[in-house]
Formats: sequence, structure tokens, C-alpha cells
Amino acid sequence: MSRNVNRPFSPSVEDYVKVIYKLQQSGESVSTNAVSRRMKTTPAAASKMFKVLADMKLIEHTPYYGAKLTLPGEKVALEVIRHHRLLELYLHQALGYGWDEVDAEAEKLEHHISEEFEDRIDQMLDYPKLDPHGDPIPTREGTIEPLRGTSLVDSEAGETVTVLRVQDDDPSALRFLAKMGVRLNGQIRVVDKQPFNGPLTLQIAESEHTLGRELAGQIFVESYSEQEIAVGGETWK
Amino acid sequence: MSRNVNRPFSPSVEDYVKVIYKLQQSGESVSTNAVSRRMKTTPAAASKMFKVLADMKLIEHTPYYGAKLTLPGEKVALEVIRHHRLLELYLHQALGYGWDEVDAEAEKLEHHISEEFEDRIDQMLDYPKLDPHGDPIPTREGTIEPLRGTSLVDSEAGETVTVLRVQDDDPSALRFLAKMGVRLNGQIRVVDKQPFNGPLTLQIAESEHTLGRELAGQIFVESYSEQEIAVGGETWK
DNA sequence: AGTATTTTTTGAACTTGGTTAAATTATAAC
DNA sequence: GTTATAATTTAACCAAGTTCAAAAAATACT
Repeated sequence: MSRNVNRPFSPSVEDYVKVIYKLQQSGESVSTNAVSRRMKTTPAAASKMFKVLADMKLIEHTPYYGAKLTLPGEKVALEVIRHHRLLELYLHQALGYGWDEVDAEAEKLEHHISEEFEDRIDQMLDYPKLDPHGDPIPTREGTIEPLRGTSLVDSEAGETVTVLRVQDDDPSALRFLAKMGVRLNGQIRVVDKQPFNGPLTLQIAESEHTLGRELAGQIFVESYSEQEIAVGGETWK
Repeated sequence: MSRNVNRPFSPSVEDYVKVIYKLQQSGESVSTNAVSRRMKTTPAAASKMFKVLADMKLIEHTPYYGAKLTLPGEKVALEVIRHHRLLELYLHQALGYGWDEVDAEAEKLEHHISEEFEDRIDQMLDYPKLDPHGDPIPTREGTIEPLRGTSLVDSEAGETVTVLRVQDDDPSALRFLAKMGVRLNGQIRVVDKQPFNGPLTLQIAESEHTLGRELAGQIFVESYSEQEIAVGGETWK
């Protein structure tokens, strides 16, 4: 196993690359605007950083159009994301952190752990494949499984689905959903779906709840029949 | 417990304060030179930083003479040291890090863990009092027990002593001592002590070893009879 | 005491990552 | 197709933390 033993990139560079990676999953080319919004800086800062990243060959940047990661850039992003998701799972499993707490702590630590630390918690967790929100953990080698599930908003009334993944960025949303009974690998029956972008009525465990389109969009599911065995992230506080 | 919930100091400031704390344990006033040597920067950088720290009221600095921590400065230092030593012990106990490996990893993480993390590993470790090298772990409240033991070089031939503490800065020295059988809370019999700053002959477990004054100076012991129960850091890889 | 040496501080300059305001380019609207 | 608007980049500047070289102060030497 060789792999970049010394990560020569600053936390800031790592963060930009990570954000670009996530943004380019949805749309093709990534704009300075989109990046700066996510990073809570100004577009000017992102624009400058794009130049730095382009010099480092981590992105290809066509001025006024946007950027996309190079192969090395993608490797860097996946290494950071690997750290993040391993840390999330570790904090959850080993230290009892809640669903909603892991993201913030992992965010701070992801740039500062050694490969040694990464390997040890990976081993401790028995080489997990998913983080506590159902996101795939990249491999050491820099590969990653595709995101699983389709959005709950696309399910039809009457369907019963299994929760595979939940958007992890907003702690209060996570707490809200958890309180409602939403669990990874748990079942949800779509009782009703109001038209005109109205809320969904869901049956979770024994009780019924209504949920707005926005939050429902953050839950990714598969039809109940086609389940597989989940490998990680299946325990809860 | 209130305690400074947001640590508003940069990693750099925290590091300087920590180094000053350690240096002022031996000599009274701490010089920019001594600090810069430890931090592997230039005296100019330390001199600049002394001014910053003085403005922050973390140190009192008399130009051309030296500096010492204020009470708030000491609190900051002890908080950082608490993080460091808790992390060392956690890495050792929970993740199987070796004696010699914990310092470097803790060094990187100490500035980036939350109070939440600190509390959780503290609890996980059952509120330990000593780190894996026998150094006392400061309390949340910013107090610390005095360093235990007297240097092995001051022991006389014929004495049998218990190892209470070992200097932690040099990993290769730690590996060397570990290979020789030096263990926290282990016994050492001083068989002989050559004059003219010559080496000591030690009996550790069944075998005899010779050890130079320099390394012997890094081992802190107490006379075998006056032992107490050690509360933390007593297990080994 | 007076000079030489060492230590400490200061000043100018650089790097990284940020801001605000102005200029530039793309996109949308009529 | 010109014009208005929105997005992007550039320019000038700030702050933290560093370096190197020079100046200033303390210490040591004889």
C-alpha cells in the first residue's frame, strides 16, 4: 500500500476540494459562486482559490465558466471525505455521539488525523462501508461506491420504502427526523402525497406524520422489496 | 461547570503558551531563544509572538529579560496540556498506539477537539489522572498535580526504585527504553553507578543493562518502599 | 571600565487566506 | 441586437505568522 503518505495540502485547500467534489456530483461544472456560498466566504475568495487549485493541478478551471476536479483532485477529495466519514462513524460507534453531532466534530478533525489514525479506526470499525447517514466511505485507494437510493419525494402514495441515506448537513433537521422515527434501514410507508408541492403523509413504525417536500427530499430510499444488507452505520443512539 | 466554552486562541498561540508553560517549570523566566528552539522557528518569530501574547494578557513580558505566564495564560496552557495528555492516553488505551507514537498524534489533534470530545474520552477513560508517560493530566478546572519522582541519575547504587514517569518528547528514546524493559510502575535496581558521569548499570526484570546519564536523567522514580497506587497509564502495548 | 560577543528586538518582505469595491464577461430581456 | 442584470474576476488592502538582516541591549572577557 503506497498512497500519499504525506498530505501536503492545507486544511483550506482540502476543504475547497471537498466542496467542489460534492457540488460536481449534482451539476457538471462548479462555479465560484456555489463554492463560496457553501464555504461561507465571498466569491472573490473562491475565485482566487480556484487559481491556486488550478496551479496545483487539482482542478481544471475555465475562467467565467467553472471548474472540475482533475483525477488527482478527486483523489484528494475522496481522502478527505474518507477521513470525515470514518470519523463520523467512529464518533458515533465508539464515543456515543448522536446522529446530529458527528458532522461538526468530524469537520474539525478530518484535516488533522494521520494515516495511522485513519487505519486504526478503520480496523476498529471492521472496515465499514457506510457512515452513520448512509453515505459510502471511500476506500484507501480513492474509490467510492455510488450514492444509494432515490429521493423520498419521488415515491408514490402507497409505497413502502427502506431508508438508505439521509442528508447530513443540518443537525437540527437530523434531530427533527430522528424524533419523527426516521432511522437508517427503517421502513416508511407513504400514506399520502398532497399535490401542489404539498406535504407527504408518512407512516413510520406505528404512527403517522406529515413531512414537507423539502425535508422529504433529503431522505433517500429504495422500494422495500429490493433491500440489501447494510454493512455499517446501522446502530443509533 | 462553565469553563471557557469557546477557545478563542489560534493553534499557534496555544502552542506558544504550552511551550512557555513547560519551559517555566525548569527555569523561572522564559526567553524567546528557548521558545524558538523548541518551536523550531526563529527567535524573531518568538519575539513577535511574545508581544502578541502580552497584548492578550497571557504572558508578562519584560523586554530583553523574558516572559512568564499570567494566571489566564496558565489556564490556557493547562487546557491544551489536558487535551494532549487525555488524547495520548486515549490513543494508547482505545486505539492501541505505542508508547512512542502517542505524542506526535496528540500534538496534531490537541488544538482541534471540542470540549464535548474532551469530556467523552475523559469519561471513557474513567477520569484518569496520569498519561501513558506518567505525567499528570490537568483537571477541567485548570489545576494540576505536581510532577512525581526524582531523576534516576540521582539514585544511588544498591537502591531499588519504581518508575513513575518518563520524558515523552523523543520517540526513539522511548522505544529504546521500552526495549530495555523500562515500564511505568516497573522496578529498577541500580546495580552500579560509574563515576565521572559514566553510565549506570541497572537490573530490570531478570537482565542487566547499562544506561548513559542522559537517558537515565529522563526517567523519574521513587524509592521502592514509598509506592502509591497509580491511577492511570498503567497498561502497555 | 571598555570592548567583544551573544541575545533580543525591530523592520522590511513574503505567504496564505480572507474582505470590499471596481472592472469585466456572460446571460437574459426586450 | 442592444441593453440590463447577474456572475466572475481583478485590484487594493488586511491579518496572522513566518523569515532574514540590521539595530539595540545585555553579558562576558580581560
